[in-house]
Amino acid sequence: MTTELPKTYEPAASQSRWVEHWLSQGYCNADPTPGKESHTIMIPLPNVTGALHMGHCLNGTIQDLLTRWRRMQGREALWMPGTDHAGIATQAVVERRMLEEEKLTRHDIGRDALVERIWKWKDEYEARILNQLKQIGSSCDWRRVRFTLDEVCSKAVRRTFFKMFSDGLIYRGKRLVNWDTYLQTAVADDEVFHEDVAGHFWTMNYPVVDDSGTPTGQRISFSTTRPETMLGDTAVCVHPTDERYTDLIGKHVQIPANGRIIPIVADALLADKMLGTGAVKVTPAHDPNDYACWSRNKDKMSEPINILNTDGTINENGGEYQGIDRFEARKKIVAKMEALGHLEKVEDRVIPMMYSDRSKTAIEPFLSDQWFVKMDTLAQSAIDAVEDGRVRFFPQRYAKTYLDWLGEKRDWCISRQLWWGHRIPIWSRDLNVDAGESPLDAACTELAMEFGIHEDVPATDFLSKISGRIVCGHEPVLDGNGIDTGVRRLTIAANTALSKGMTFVVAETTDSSKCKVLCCVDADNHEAERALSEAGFTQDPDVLDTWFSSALWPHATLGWPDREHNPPMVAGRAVGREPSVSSATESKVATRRADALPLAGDSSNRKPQTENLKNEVLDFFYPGSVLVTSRDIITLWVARMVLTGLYNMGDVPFKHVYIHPKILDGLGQTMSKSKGNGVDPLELIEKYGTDAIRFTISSLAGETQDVRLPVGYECPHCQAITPQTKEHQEMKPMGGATPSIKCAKCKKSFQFPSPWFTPDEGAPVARIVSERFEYGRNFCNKLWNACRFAFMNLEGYTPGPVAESELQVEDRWVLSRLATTVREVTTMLDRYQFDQATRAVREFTWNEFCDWYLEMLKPRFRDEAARPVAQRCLVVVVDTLLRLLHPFAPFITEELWHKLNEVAPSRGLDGKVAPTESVMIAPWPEMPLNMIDAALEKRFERLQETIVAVRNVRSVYGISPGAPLKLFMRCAPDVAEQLKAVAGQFDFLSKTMLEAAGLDVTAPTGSVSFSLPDADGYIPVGDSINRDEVRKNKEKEAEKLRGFIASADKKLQNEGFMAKAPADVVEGIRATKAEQEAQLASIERIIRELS
RNA sequence: GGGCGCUUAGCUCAGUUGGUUAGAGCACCUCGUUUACACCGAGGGGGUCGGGGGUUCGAGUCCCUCAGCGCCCACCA
Repeated sequence: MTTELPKTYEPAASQSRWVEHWLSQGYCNADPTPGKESHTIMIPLPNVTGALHMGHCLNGTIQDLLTRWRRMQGREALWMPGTDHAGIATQAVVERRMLEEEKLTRHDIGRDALVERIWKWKDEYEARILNQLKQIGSSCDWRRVRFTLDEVCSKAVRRTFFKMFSDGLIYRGKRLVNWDTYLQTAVADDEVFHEDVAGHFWTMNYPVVDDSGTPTGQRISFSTTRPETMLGDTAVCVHPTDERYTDLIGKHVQIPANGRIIPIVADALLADKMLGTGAVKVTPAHDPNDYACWSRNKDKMSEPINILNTDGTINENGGEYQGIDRFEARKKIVAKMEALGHLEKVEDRVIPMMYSDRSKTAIEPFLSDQWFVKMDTLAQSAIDAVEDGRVRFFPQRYAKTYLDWLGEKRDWCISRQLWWGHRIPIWSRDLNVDAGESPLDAACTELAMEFGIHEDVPATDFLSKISGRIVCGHEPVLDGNGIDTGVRRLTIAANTALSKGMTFVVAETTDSSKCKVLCCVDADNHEAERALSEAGFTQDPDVLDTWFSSALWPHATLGWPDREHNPPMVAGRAVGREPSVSSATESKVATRRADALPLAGDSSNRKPQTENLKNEVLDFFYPGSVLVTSRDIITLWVARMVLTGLYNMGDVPFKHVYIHPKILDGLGQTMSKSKGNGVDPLELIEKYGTDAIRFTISSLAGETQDVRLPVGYECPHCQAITPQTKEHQEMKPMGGATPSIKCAKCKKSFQFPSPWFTPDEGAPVARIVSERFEYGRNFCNKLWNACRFAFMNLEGYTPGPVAESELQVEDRWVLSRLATTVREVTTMLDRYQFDQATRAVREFTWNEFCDWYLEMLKPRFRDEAARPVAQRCLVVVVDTLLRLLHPFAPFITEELWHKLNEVAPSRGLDGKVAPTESVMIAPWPEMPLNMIDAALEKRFERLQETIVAVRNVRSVYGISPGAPLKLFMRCAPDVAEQLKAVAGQFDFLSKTMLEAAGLDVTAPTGSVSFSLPDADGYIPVGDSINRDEVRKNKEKEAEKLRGFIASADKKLQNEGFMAKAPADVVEGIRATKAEQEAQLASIERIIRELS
């Protein structure tokens, strides 16, 4: 019945077998279970932009470790998986590829077709990402996979937006964005790059005019690199204390290019007396700083004037320049200014320019309408949650990042000019306003008519459903600074389902004959949407910031806002329509989603899902237990999850936030594909095995900031590893030849992956690996072989109770150590100190269980009488150890657990424990505290020290390990008794017979010796030893001891120390010193004997 | 510019509230094919804790300062 294991652990087969098994058994599933405590972790949803990297691997490993641990502790542990649509990033990769491969922009193919392409991309990468997660052993509840654009999450987004809008938390405002005129899209800050280019610096002037617009003859000079923006100038700005201009402040100038008259304002932040002429033109619609200046001086200057069309040509505000490209307009304006005599000089100058990463064209700052969330109260609620401890950060210092950022309470711009994402659920329409009428009244009248209150207006389907009336509220909508946005909120006093799901606001426009009516529609109010479009309303083309949906992740994934049904499972169920992407793609989306995820384990509805009028899943699993993430999204994501959780659920989304380190390469840079230093987790898994990766990673996950992971290229010919250097990362094809590296070992050349080139077809390519993972691989191998040894020796195992009296010293010792380790590991995991937990468990396994306990069991296995107890104890230790290690190394422990179940189907110190079918669902080890025996551990240490000392003697004197030795120990009677009790171990572990032990023992002639704190040992070695050599060694030891003693004396004679140091410290030093003195005395005696 | 953090053995990192003369893994040196493991075993060498100053009876650990590195945010008219 004994199973002989292979000599080496082979991870690949084991991994795929157990992934399948766990899924088919439904072990990863979590369902509301009354009476059980929940443990919930929401995955930091990976972007569907690309495959996972080492950072995700670290992140996932820790979450799985926690989930498996808590599950074993008896919690109903849910790890919620899913992915993020990642608006900008995903649309950008798809658009970029389209541009490169087909020379098409999104405008060429249209919204629906683009979205369709992105869905394809998403399907591909989502599948890949979920597979990667499974490969690292993630025990997510795969039935519950969510995607931020799926039906459940979309509904949460819609409801939240509607709630916020109706509560007056969402308002429309202006913001400058980076505009790509080629792709006609706003691009994110990290999608622009800066480059210095040769350009010009023009100095020009504007004539000062009096109140009637007549030139006074004065002129004010300024310099600019973008003369065309003068079409949108709304002021000239000087420093308030600049004496050259103080008398001009408040006066006006005329822009010669278009005749417009603008004020001269003073602003200390914008104007710099030391730069240029000290005066600057102000173009708030096309420059961030000018925009800031306007927002500080709104009373002194007009609204920003946008002069650009989305394609970069001048718009109607540019007068005669309308329709001309901005660069062409620049030339014409310079020419005109020169002709009019307002150009003073032109200098050549290097200009810092911003370019779009995607189209490589110049970026224009572009003022656009955006939606914002007011942050004041929301941010405050999230601040309170951390300050009063409802949410705790580990390590604690990260709370500062969170609090500082929230403290600014900057309003959150949530609209994005993209097509991939949750479309903003706002419909709008212009209304005419009669002269003399207020826009508000106009809107009310108009809407009242359209809502069918007047019989003479034909009622549409939509309108006929409204039975109530419009109440004209005068509620101004304020922005985050409390400033009136010029928008009025209307409330409809109606109780129909339809009207409940709609909120109207009326916005004034610059055109006094018009106003804009906006309507926000709640989730699922499809009739309202239809009715609105029939009534001539159009939906806002923009989509929401990705973070808006990911902010809802903790409760959206659990089905909020539906409180009457559990959220739908993915597996085996066709998910309904997915709203708010794009109407044309919706039906396709629904079907594709269902077959995109034929997840394994769908037969695994272990616990039947009850249907009643409660969302039990949400009730049971919210709030979550811990969020595991990296520090760079504390503000973008963590803070926002807390505030939306509080806003929607009235409770925080998680109690703990564990911030883990970042993974860097050997040079201290963050890893990324674009740097060529990234490592693919799957390649590493293939090379070292999942458990090795996980074990190494968790050993690195402490409270330190960053973890360096030096990487190297694995030679495709001989597998030798060449460490990666900066030069390798920067190597580019020179003169057409693809770069290659010559292997130092086999001298052959190989190519390697790089962001700068593609390796030649068919050429041998190195993979990027990291030797650091040998740590985990070696550990797994050690564990494997320890268990292999155990199984080999469990032949004839019989379960049965082990009496206290039957336990040998080493049994009690190993149980004591194991109990201590279990306690330590549990404590460390509680504190999220994964590195310490990993070290503790490794140290026990390798340095105690393998190095000592297994060795000491060997003779007992040869002794028929001693064998059964030894076997039973060994089984207890292996059983416990596998459970303890399982969260760290799930696959190998599962493999070994099943073998152990074959060999020892019944176990425990009472012999009656029936193991669980899988270690994954076995209980987390708990060992009785009274198993920990400090005194015993201390005695055992003496045995270890003695054996080490004997080995040392062999090594130092060159005595072969096989040569039998005799050992004489001079020590107190009680110590002697203990030594005699383990005499067999001396024989076995160091081929040494304990000849005598006691106070009367003296050094035999021709012996070498060693000193322990409470004993001296002598080993006769005849005349073969070099007495001088030995004496020199002993002198060295004595010197060291004298140093210790001298330092102790110094302390004990120090009055300050004696007066102020605590008693136990003083006592400790005294005791140690006494031991050292005794040891020194015996060494000195030995030295005398040698002389 | 603001904030956070890092600098300990050749390399990658530990080092709890300051308390005996600082630890681990890898690498290195010596020895070893003992029937679990050479992805191994036994033994060994190697750091005074980035520099300087301070507090203290006592500092890798606290404070100040200088230098280098990393990250986040803001800014770069």
